[in-house]
Amino acid sequence: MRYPAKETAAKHDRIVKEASRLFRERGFENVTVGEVMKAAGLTHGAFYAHFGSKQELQEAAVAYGQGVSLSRVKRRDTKKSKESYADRYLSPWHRDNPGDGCTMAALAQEVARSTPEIKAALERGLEAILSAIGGDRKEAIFQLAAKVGGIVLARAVRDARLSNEILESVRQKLG
Amino acid sequence: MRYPAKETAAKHDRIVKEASRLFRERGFENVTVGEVMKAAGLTHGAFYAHFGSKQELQEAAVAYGQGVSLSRVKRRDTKKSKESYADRYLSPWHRDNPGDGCTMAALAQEVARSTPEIKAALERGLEAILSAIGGDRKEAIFQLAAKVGGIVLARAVRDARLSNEILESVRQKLG
DNA sequence: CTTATAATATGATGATTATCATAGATGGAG
DNA sequence: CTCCATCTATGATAATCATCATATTATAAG
Repeated sequence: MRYPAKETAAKHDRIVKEASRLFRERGFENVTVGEVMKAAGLTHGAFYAHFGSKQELQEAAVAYGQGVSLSRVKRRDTKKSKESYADRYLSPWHRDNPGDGCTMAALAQEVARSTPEIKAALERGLEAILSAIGGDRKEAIFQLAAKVGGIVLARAVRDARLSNEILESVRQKLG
Repeated sequence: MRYPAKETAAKHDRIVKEASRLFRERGFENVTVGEVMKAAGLTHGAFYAHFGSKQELQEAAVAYGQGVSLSRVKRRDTKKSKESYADRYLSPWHRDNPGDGCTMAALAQEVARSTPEIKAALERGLEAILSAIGGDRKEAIFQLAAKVGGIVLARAVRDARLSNEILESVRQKLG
């Protein structure tokens, strides 16, 4: 490496971070390489000095997003708030801010149609999250599925009242 | 109407049906108008005699898909098989055949980023399905969320063993 | 300082695709 | 049988975008 003024690595991270946010907000297909680079403060041409393709970026973005989720799961008990982790996950705030939310809840369906590498990135994060949750593994999987399904459905309906009802129902039955 | 030799309406339905299947298999963005028309046995130019835009087609396709799901829910008890509805929903077959499966499990995340009309189409279907299920509404919502989340996650991971484990866990905890 | 090399910017390229324009075909109405 | 509104097919159009080519810049190493 000839250039790495430490800035380079930071730029790489910024690209991944912005990509992760934009992808969660609008999906892989609706975000262009140029937009990601602009969000990272660079021009589109510089992209290929960092990644071989948009797919590689998607992979890195999913891995990054899953890492964020993992750290949130790990922190779930230290939080002082009386709100449980499930309450926060199934909150209107999470529903309305996918860009700062769970990667699986935002991108799992697109990941399902993506390359094995991208699915593997999601999977590694999922396994790590399940480990962090601990306890009965089947129960952890079940609760995660219910939470993801709850947010996904709450985001996909038009009526705010119904959307809230979905969040509340899942919260209540899980709690 | 000058033309409607009954064939026209049938063609319209075929377009919607094929679009619904293709969208569920590959997502809105990864299916072209031309592909849908070819699947319906027509050329791309004829499309705009049937729909004003691709978005209108998406709306019709979601509505159609939700209708199919509704009829399956209604039929869930008449089925002779010892397999429960949840078992069928959370089966490897459903996971591996999104084109013939639940529209919400295949497209909800894309719908979430779509127009209010498309979200409304999904919502109407969801309400109808909840009515058809009957019983405690909150419980019905919860179980649906868990099922949708289960399929979505099972489709988004790379490892077949983990994918099966997800299906099985949700099935077991729901049953 | 100088130089080799990694990063960046600017500007193609080429493919894809929704949508439109035009013209031809079809069959119900009279 | 004839007519014309409706469908359909073929062929633009125009925009969007991932990726590449080239030239320029910055810095780590000597």
